[in-house]
Amino acid sequence: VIVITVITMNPLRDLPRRAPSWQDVRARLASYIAERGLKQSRQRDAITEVFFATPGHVSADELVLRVRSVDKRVSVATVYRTLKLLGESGLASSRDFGEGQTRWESAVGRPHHDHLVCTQCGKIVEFANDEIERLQATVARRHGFHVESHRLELYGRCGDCGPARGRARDGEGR
Amino acid sequence: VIVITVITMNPLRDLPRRAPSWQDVRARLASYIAERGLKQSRQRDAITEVFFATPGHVSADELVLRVRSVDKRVSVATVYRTLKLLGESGLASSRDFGEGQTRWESAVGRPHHDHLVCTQCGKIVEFANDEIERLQATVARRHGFHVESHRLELYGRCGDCGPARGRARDGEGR
DNA sequence: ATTTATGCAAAGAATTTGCATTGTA
DNA sequence: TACAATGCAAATTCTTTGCATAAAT
Repeated sequence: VIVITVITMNPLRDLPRRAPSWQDVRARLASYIAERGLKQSRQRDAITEVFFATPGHVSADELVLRVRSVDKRVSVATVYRTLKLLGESGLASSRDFGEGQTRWESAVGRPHHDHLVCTQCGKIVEFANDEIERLQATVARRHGFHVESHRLELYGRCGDCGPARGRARDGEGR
Repeated sequence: VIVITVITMNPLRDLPRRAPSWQDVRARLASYIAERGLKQSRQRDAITEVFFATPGHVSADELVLRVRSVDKRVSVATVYRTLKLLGESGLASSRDFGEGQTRWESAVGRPHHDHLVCTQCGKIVEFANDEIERLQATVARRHGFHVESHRLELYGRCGDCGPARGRARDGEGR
């Protein structure tokens, strides 16, 4: 599946378009590492640099390929370990679009947002909608919950792929 | 993790409370099977009966245990195959709450709904909110998408578990 | 030096599948 | 009797881990 991330204008609230600053990322990761007595390494640097240079939503698998095109000497395990580290440091966040693998994206300079996923071509469009967020909080409160996080994904056909030919499949609830 | 499903009153729209009719389920499955030239079997019947007698959200694993308490001679593979069949027939639907395994619930007499998941005790509360649904459709349309399905899960602490002691973890975006 | 990071291969966990055999219509 | 369903174990897929070794502070 080809996954393309498109950040589009959102009439309700534009997602910031400024690219994550590599300087900023590097500094934040360095301090995170220093604070915990961890160590830097060639692999960590390479993986991090490639990750933040990659737009959209990458899987560990894809990241391994990309990193190796730059530095052959990086193992799969280290990529997994580094992604985990980036997640813990708050620099990256993971998503599961139900493909059976986890996808990662930069969390630097990127406030919360949700996703529209094209079931035909795999395109992923990000969006943010304060009104939906507000309603979610209201619903949760009504049930005595205090929401810590949520996940919202809309699956359907994007403009380019047009309407489904057959009827929408059912069964798999979503 | 103990998962308890609680169907609560929803001020915006009550979820129907009528239990799925076993007669109805049996008939619908039978016709689905007949239409496709498939065959019934002791295992299929047992799994289906136990599944629809189980409230809430079961994993394949849990279902295997339950079915085996009634009939030892049911394999894991058959449970997986039967759940898949129930999904295809529209009688059951699957959900992934990010636990690394798929959970299934009856889709008979149960219109679309979303879930609130307690990150502490695992309790799952269902809810439906037309306004959120409407906004989702609006957002999608705005991006040229035609929504076929969606998934919305709110994660947080339920009333019984109270607020988190530490600070909410970050990194793992949701 | 001390402690963390890495590579590799083995281990896991959930789910699927090939195939000989059993069961159903 | 034909063809679908089952059991079982092997295979898959994604991810994690144990451990000896390399590297960083």
